[in-house]
Amino acid sequence: MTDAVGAAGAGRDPEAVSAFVEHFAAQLVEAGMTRMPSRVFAALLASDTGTLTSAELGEQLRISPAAVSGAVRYLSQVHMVSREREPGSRRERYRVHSDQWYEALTSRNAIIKRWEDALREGVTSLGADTPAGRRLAETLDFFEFIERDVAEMMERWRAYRDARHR
Amino acid sequence: MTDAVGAAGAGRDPEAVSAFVEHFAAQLVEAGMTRMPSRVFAALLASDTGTLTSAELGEQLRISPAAVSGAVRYLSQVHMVSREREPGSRRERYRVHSDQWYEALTSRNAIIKRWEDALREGVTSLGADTPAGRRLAETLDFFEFIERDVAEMMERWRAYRDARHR
DNA sequence: CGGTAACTTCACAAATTTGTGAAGGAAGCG
DNA sequence: CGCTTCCTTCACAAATTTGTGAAGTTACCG
Repeated sequence: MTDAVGAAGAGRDPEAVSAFVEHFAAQLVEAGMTRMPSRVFAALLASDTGTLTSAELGEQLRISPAAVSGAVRYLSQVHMVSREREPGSRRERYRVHSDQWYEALTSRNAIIKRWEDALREGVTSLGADTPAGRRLAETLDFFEFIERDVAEMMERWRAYRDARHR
Repeated sequence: MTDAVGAAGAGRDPEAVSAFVEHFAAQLVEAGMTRMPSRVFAALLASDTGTLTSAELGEQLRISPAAVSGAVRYLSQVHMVSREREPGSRRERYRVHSDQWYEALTSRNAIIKRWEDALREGVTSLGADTPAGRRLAETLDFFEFIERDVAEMMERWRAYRDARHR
């Protein structure tokens, strides 16, 4: 009955794990993330320890080591996953740290910062007193507001979670 | 001195407009939006009235009517732009309504809703009492929290803007 | 009620992106 | 100190995505 998968997400029902992984990954893809990073991330999220090695990921997702490498490089660039060297082995472990991944969502505001820069530039070059300039300025306002507020929101979340956890 | 461009974003310095449009569009692209919708959106944002016709967009951005059509279809699907039929003409007007576009950002929570569904499913199928299940449950918590809070944030924004505008 | 202006849809060509196989390092282990 | 194991990087083939020209549709206008 039990199959030979030994590694990765086994021990639990590998089919159920895979179903979740693929379904959740699909949602991430639809939100604009590329496929391999999405799948790798979902697999980590669904793992028991929150960590998997490159080999385990490759086996579970049926992808080449190169694909794992590429996906992980992307994920760690955007801080959704961190890499750990497992001492006494040349295996590398990839971990999804829940907190880290929330912050990553937030850190989309690196992007927002650049939007703001572009908008500021537009306000200046089109003229702050033109209709278009005013529209850009209001949009800029909105982003500046959002930015401040998101930081506060994250604090509220931590407070909420801590209260809940106790 | 004045050039012949007559339409679209002329009247103002067309070069400055174009510079902003392309620069801002590039930022949107980098955030994951496809190129044509990004450019069309930026052009509308930088227009004086906040509206442009299909022909004006095509001329200003140097793209075919088909490309305009495709971009606009996408933008109105995600509610970043609305279409208006200009009475007494077969011209169609596309408008960026500032408020609407803020809401669109927010309405990314249609996406979040689906993430939540996938997570809920995962919690159930992996077992709420397993380590992985617990991780998924916490992530789900986070999104549910965010969702509530974003709504409030938008209200705060409106209040802030109104206070500021007066 | 025909003509024509404006947008849309369709099928395809071009460009970009994705994932693979193979070769190339690090790093533990004997 | 060389061997082996595991991961990464590189160049390329496949697949997907993008934007275009051309034909089609709708609706104003005379």
